[in-house]
Amino acid sequence: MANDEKIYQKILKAIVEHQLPPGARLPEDRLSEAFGVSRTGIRKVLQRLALEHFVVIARNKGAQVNHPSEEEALEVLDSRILIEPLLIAGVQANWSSEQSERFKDLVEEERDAEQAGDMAASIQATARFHYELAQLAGNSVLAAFVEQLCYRSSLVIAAYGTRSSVSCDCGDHSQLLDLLDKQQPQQAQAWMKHHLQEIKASLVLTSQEEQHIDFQRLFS
Amino acid sequence: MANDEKIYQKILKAIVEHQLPPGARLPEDRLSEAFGVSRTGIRKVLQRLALEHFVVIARNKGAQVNHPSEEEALEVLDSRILIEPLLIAGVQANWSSEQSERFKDLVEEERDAEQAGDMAASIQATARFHYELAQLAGNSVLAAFVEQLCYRSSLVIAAYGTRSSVSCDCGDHSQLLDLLDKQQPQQAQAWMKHHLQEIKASLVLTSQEEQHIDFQRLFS
DNA sequence: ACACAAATAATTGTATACAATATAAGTGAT
DNA sequence: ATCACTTATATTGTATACAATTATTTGTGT
Repeated sequence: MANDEKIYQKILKAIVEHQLPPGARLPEDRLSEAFGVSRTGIRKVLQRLALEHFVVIARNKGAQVNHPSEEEALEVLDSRILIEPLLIAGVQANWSSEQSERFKDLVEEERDAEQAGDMAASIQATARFHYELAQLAGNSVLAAFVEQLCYRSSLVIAAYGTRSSVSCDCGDHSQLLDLLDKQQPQQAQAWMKHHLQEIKASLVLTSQEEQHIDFQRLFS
Repeated sequence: MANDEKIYQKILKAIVEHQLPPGARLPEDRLSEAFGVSRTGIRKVLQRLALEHFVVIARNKGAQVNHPSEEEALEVLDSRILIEPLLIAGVQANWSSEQSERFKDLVEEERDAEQAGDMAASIQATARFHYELAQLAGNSVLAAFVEQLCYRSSLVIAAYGTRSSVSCDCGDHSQLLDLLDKQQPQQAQAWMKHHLQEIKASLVLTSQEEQHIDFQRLFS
């Protein structure tokens, strides 16, 4: 893999896994010395992350991890609610016992990570489940979009999520696998929609950080 | 607008309007002297265009306008067929007489461009119709994706399109406006799906350029 | 101690220089 | 004339230097 790509992956990973929280600054020279390359390579990576909405770059002020607005947060989840259930039909068409095994392994990974309390691994595994499922639908253009939406969701959860957002207690991904095994695409589709709506509902959109705090009222 | 952004827009416009055909090389030197900036700024723009699949960059070989594979071509259209009809519900909800007027103007532009034989303007107007409609649905994340898909469609048509692809003779966009005016979202949705399927069907996917020519067979 | 102004430091924007790589041209042998 | 091989040219990859801008600190006066 190209060097740029590795740096990109590492920074993205740090953002998605909530190591770099929304709002964190990303100065070019710190990153360049951390990765042992010149600012040129870092800038390239930051530009890309900005296009994909993981960081925001303000002119002459540099990059920081994006803190999605409430509007953006809802739109990302709504997009997934619209698209991912639609892909289930294609997934069911390509479903096989090998796929079933593959995804059971992924669910296992999720469980292990959650039990070990490894939130980073848990986030990664959960996102992977969704976008690898999307890939199965057979349209790589849509799958790439869903992959981005999954990662953006991780950022949204970093900003507005609760514990139940990351490891949603609305039930397990294995329920979906059961429905696919039983060849019930309608119910699988409904499950996916419900699942994503639960995640959306778990967001707390009245973030204290963003809204202005009126100390006058607070201490009067 | 930032200078980078202007350069980006100009190159993208040239690609989308078929001034720069698929496969055309984009050497950094030529572009930098053409736009009067250093290669640094050009590289930034090319990287972005590559991420958005309008150009492909091969290491140490530089950038050229993407020549979408048949697979990519179909997937782009299929994505639109899946998503754009779904957005009609939201469009109908936000539909008003002002919107109706606005889009009638756009259709007028399309007609003028086509009558004048100005293919570039025709392509732009047609794409604008689709993605401004998508914006009306109220989800800017999805709208941005649809916008990209519209532009990618222009590139697909440059590679595989016929005359009927660009100014599709399957009827006018004004038919859709009528259905929205009459508050018939179901039929509007069906119309949109059919419309996009017609465009997909107009593609000619057996391009002589791509497929390997067997001279042995040809001249034996 | 506070507000305001000036100077300094830190950071990004852009251009350029040099190295690495790929393409093209040239040379000579068969 | 064609092929292999070498040399030259063109193009991209990466680092660095300097300019422009912003942020922070320092100093001064009230």
